[in-house]
Amino acid sequence: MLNSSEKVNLSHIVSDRIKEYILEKDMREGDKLPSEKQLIDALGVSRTVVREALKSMEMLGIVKIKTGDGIYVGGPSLKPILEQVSFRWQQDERKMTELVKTRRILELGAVEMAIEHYDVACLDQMDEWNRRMAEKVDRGLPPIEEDLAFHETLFRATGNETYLELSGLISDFFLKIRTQHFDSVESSRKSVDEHQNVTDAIRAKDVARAKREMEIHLAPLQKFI
Amino acid sequence: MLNSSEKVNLSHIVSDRIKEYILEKDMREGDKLPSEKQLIDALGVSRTVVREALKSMEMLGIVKIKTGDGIYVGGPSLKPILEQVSFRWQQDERKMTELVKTRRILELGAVEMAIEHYDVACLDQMDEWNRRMAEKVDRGLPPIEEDLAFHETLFRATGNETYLELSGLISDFFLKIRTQHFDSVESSRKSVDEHQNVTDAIRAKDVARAKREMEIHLAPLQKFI
DNA sequence: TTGATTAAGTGGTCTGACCATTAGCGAAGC
DNA sequence: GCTTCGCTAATGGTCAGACCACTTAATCAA
Repeated sequence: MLNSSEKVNLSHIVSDRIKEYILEKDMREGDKLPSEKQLIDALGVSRTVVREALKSMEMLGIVKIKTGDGIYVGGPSLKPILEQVSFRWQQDERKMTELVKTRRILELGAVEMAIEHYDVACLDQMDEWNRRMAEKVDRGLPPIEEDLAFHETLFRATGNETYLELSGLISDFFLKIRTQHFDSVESSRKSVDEHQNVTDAIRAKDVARAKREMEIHLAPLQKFI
Repeated sequence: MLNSSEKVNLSHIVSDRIKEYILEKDMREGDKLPSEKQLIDALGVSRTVVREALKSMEMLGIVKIKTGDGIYVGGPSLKPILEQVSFRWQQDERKMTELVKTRRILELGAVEMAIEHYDVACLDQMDEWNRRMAEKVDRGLPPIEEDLAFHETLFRATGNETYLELSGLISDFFLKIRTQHFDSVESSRKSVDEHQNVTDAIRAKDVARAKREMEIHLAPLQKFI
């Protein structure tokens, strides 16, 4: 029945068995799985097979392997998948337009969700990053890391881990553009002010205004390409 | 501290090297990669390491291993990965909530971009899928594939390949949920009508109305969890 | 009590062997 | 000439055992 048609690797079978095990035991992130040795004995296969299955699951983020310690259940994460998506984006300048538009949607969505979730700590941190950004601008330096951190914190302010992962991936691609964007002190100062406007609007829980401010902030990026 | 060597195992390094190789050679789906033996000699590591790297990449769909034949570059489809990873998301309430909210943002953004891009062919195709959906509902069947296709076509209508990939990823996850959502004929019919309203609004280039209709369409999903 | 040492357990890597499957090719048959 | 069969070499699949590196915790010494 099951064993007749599908020609499957033992690794796949073992991988499925381990996944079933996680579900059956209702294990959560950080819970410890049986050791390699125990899995070998329990499943009756060679170490090779067990290891290949575990390595695969590790790449997918399903489990986390700690040398000399053991095997633990991983958290629910989009990261492994997203890494595969971006795997083919390498140095593809043509995709920039698409990425800019995608980022716009995500940033505007983040503003909306941030107001809904309203995490004061994150908002304070956004202010902090913006303060450091202004500081760096005053010293005539390009505030790349601070700008990145500001936006990442905004995504974190949504309280949505999945959204954070998704958006973070897109944002990272704009590192190169940022370098050129912050070439002049004026545009850098403008960015700082725009950030302030966005956070103010979020604090006021004014969705429409916050989105408008974010649109203004992102407008130069649209033209850039 | 950033560069403080992340202790990486050889499998990961080898995996990255192979990915680089694929990018450098600009290999496409179906192209043949060097055999295990060749990779072992070229990279100077043991067969164990190479195999673990390849097995992982196979699970991720990056490569396709054919016994007795060789190793081939895999396709860009993310579905196999999603199936591997998402098995635990369904029982993670928080993750579900995050996914639903993320999807809402993406669908609303898609509506906006679709109006901006305005691809008549795609709009016609959306109508076609909706027609088939209505047909299936009349026969008392759950129109899962048609619903999925409708939304995928909407994402395609944005003319944004990147957006299509990201959104499709999130959307696909709701397949199983759809099964339960279409349990009653009434809710299915309602979905068909809502689809129609969305496409009508897009055709009229009425962004506000189109978003409103999409909100209505997605509302039941929010409550579902 | 505290600190260093040690031992046991665990994952990381390597080696060599053998089995199973496949593609390619040449020989046999039509 | 063409097809078909069967062989062979190449390749991936699985196994066993060994040794190394790292972590943890028990042990011992100050």
